[in-house]
Amino acid sequence: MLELRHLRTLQALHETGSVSRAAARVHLTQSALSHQIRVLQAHYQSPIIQRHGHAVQLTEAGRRLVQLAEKILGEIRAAERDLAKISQKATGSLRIVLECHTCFDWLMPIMDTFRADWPDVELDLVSGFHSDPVHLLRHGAADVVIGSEPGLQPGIVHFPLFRFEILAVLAPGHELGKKRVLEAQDFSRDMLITYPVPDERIDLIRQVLIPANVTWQRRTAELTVAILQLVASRRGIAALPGWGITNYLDYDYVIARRIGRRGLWSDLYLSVREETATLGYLQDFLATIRQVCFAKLEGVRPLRAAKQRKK
Amino acid sequence: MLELRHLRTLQALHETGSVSRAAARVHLTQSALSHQIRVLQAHYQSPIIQRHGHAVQLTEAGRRLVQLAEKILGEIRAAERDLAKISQKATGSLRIVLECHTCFDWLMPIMDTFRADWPDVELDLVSGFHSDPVHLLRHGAADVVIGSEPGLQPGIVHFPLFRFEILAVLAPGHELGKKRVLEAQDFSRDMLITYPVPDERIDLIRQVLIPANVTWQRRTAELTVAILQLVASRRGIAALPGWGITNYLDYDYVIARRIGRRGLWSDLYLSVREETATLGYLQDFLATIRQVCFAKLEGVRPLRAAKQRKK
DNA sequence: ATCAACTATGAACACTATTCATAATTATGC
DNA sequence: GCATAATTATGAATAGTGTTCATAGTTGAT
Repeated sequence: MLELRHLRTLQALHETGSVSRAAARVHLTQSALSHQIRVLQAHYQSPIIQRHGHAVQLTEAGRRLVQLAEKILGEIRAAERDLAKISQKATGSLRIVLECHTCFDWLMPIMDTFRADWPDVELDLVSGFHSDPVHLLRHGAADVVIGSEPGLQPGIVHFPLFRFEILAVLAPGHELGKKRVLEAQDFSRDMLITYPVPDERIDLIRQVLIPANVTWQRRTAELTVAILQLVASRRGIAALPGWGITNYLDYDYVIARRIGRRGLWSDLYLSVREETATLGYLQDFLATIRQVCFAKLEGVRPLRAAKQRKK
Repeated sequence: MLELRHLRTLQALHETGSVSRAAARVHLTQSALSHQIRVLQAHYQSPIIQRHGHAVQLTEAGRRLVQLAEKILGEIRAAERDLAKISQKATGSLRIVLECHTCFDWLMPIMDTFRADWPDVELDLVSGFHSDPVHLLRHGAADVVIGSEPGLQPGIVHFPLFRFEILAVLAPGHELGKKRVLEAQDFSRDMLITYPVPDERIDLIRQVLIPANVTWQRRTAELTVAILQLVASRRGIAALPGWGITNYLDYDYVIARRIGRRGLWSDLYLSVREETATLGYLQDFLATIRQVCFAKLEGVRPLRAAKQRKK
């Protein structure tokens, strides 16, 4: 009666706090989840979620089921990891190229757990800037690229990771902070502080400033903390992923504003060579990223929602 | 891809060592399990069972999955117990009447775990012999009857527990031990040692001796160990459930023989009043009995094999 | 060697979770 | 406040697939 899909649904529901977002995460329609919840409540003769308007909150029964889900889904992952090790060799290498600097933040802890789970897989970061990272895949200089907007490349497989919002970051008290939403023109006055990468790799410039024909001034910094320091000390403004700055927002070190009416969103993909795609440890790496990022990162949304069909 | 049904199947497969017996236990056909196994092996690209003739043995991958099953199915049981406590009150009483004396052996440890799981349910054994135990249910003097062969009783619900074989028990070196299978006539010579209950409640007498028109001599003892002591000291022979004497067989304290070509089998049911049937703790009690007995008792088989439909 | 019991496999079926279409409810902007 | 957008609930239809059925192939016992 209770099935694994119910547990996955409950977990997603708990993490997203919304039926439709949860539905997107488990690659089903909102309707499907609604039915699932109804069936569960009928079966256990006890409400599982409680509505406060649109927001859902879990009841005691719901929380118990989520707790069960965490445990069980984790154990299944672990078992399937072991099975993968049994059916294929558990050695190899995963040299990762990061297009997105901020991604260091969430990737580091994931690399730690991965190393513990796959001691015989060499995990490395390919450092430095690369204009065409997929090239590195082709030539065997790297095994994984984490980045955005992949074109269709023969022999290369792209796995969607997630979609996240890029927010404008300002010093507290900055006069732009009076606006709820910043527009392209708002970026013409202040110095724009970015990572040291070409213009076209900066979403704000490519997707907002250039289309609006706005000019900008730019200076760079290597690390996220350095950028934030400059912003906080009023040397300029920045545009960073929402999940990268939540900590600083909580302490009012900086403030954040949406960029454009609908916000500026960016998609993250993981790309590998076809041969790499089926490896057990790669699949596990992928699953770990998704799980951890959806669970821990603020404002992260699933990509390729309900359209995709599982093979 | 992996579903709970697969784990239940694997567990049953592990406990029974046979596809068809496992199928009966999970209330599916042998064909269904065969398909399930095939799908699993294809999915994990690794054999899960290994055949030695008809006997199945689990591979490394299979054992890992069984280990997963034990953990997960246990956790689900625990969670559902908690949910039952949330949706309905967890207090009440379970006064049990045992028709079958030997059942003490497996019931005692189950009662212990049950008491830990449901501290507010009063669990008791109704002692003494009762000619019509269902009467006790009706009059509220008992809540549960564990026994055999229930007639259709209005207001009373019968849950099948399991089927087990009753074996003839002899002293080592007894001349009947030369035969592989004992027939009705073989019981006319020796003293028959039984529990102190009427003739018609002794399966051997009712189902074998009377139909064959064989006469017998009988003496009684209260406890299983007492009966076995008498048998071992050559005061007579007995007929007891296979699982009740495995320990003694292992130490060659007594020997056992099949009764009749097909063996003498007995069915065990749990009966309650209709109102009791839906209570959370009763369902849990039932589930615990099935789980423990199938896992721990030798030669126990499921009842009402593939015919029944789940609601 | 024959028979009984068990297992594997393809095709047909039956079940039911999911989607689709839509109404109802809630939030947000002007 | 009203209109619009977003979210959720619900019944009916669909589609996907797990189960059974029928049967052939194995294994083991007498």
